[in-house]
Amino acid sequence: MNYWLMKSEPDVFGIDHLIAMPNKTEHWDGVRNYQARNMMRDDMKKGDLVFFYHSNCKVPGIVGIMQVVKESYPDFTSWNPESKYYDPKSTEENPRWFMVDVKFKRKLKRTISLNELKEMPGLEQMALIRRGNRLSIMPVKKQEWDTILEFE
DNA sequence: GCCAACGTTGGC
DNA sequence: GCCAACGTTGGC
Repeated sequence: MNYWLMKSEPDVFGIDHLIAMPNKTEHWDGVRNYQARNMMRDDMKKGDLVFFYHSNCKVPGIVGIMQVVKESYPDFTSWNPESKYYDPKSTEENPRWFMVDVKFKRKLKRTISLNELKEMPGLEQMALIRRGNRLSIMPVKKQEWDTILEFE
């Protein structure tokens, strides 16, 4: 099993939005970065656990845990001209973008902020805390996952 | 709201 | 195929 971290802006789609979805499950649409897409499409497997990270907000950090419940399939928002994620180069016959379904598992007892993550020993290699990194989906090593949860 | 860092686009 | 210009991300 693999571990991941996925970013979302709480104002757009935060963890409470996920909880409010039917079956607390939603498709993770709108990923428009090739590196992130490739990981989601090729490496994300059913059952994998994912940190839900709130970005672009007052206190950026990890707020909860979710689980991959459906492996990658075409992101249909890319075909919809009405969608803000519309990409005319992506078609049903030849989809360019993919998504997975994730299900809410639990909230952390408290937010583990980016500031704290930067201070934790053993996370130095995480892309998240490296300056200027903009990946919205990134792998987390088991050891990093465990380290972070010890601080919950 | 600012702006550094980064990815993408498109002219050449 | 290079690279300048541009758009986006996301911390602060």
